[in-house]
Amino acid sequence: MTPTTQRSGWAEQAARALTEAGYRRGGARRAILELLDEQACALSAQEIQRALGGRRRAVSRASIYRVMEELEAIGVVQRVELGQGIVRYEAVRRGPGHHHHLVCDRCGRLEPFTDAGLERAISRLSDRVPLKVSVHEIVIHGACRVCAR
Amino acid sequence: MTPTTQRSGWAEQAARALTEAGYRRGGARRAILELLDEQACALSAQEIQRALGGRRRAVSRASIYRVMEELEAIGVVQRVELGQGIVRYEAVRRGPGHHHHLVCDRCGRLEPFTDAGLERAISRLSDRVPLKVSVHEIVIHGACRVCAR
DNA sequence: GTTCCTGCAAAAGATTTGCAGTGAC
DNA sequence: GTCACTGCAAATCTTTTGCAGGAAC
Repeated sequence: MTPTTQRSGWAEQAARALTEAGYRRGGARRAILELLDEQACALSAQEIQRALGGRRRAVSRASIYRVMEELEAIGVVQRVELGQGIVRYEAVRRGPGHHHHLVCDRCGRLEPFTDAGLERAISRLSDRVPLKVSVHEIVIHGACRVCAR
Repeated sequence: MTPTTQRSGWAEQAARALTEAGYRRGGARRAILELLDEQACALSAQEIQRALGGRRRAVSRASIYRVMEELEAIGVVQRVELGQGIVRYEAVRRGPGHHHHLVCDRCGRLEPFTDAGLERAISRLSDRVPLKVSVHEIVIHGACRVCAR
């Protein structure tokens, strides 16, 4: 039900993809890739900045947005918007690690989930849709156990 | 595949829900409800303002945001975020009219779709999730026929 | 050495809030 | 007549952009 943190070779794959796309390997990019690789769920730009400032090389907000844009363009990162008007980012993974989101609309709590039935339905649907599909995003809104009381 | 515009009693239901929740029936609220009832798909605050200014009573941006917040709180409107960092709003409908979204990430084109298999999977999942579910949102990203060429 | 990458500060948007006038009941 | 609703303008917050110095190749 709940996916675990992945420390696969995602960061390495992503770095390779960047190189192939003609990008250089700056410090900000490396720090961001490493951070994202450790996350089990999506982070906002603000959260990324805080996390980087605390634990390793600080990175400016502008660079975060620029790098995320590049990473999204080459398809290794996905933007997700979960209802608070804030954009979040997460590593695109296939198989394990791939997940969707439960959001508590009262307290803002965020939780990842996976569901094989849903993925099958999406996969079937993707073939019949007038779109060359890249990624999909499923968000379930509600009240979490604490807030529903 | 593509849902049609609904001109059900949604606006009336929503107006009743507002009254029950203790709200009065101002001009801005009425205009917004009528507009939303006619839409087949989600609108941004900006689009709502333009549409209202052209065809009927003009409504200020601030009022649009305030009204949408109320409508969302009583559960008749849903915020949807489709990847351009812009919040959109649409009427919550059950059965016909209920739909999800295809987004072309290149040109921004937005198209609604429905899928029974997906709804069944979501419905089964909703019972097993640690959340009192209110609404769900599915977004499929990709390149539309025109852009994919 | 050249070209790309970053940070800083300013700009551009979207959304929210304070306040005063208007309208619903 | 009272209290809620609305518009306007200002404030806040997120994201983008311009520019100059520093880093990768």
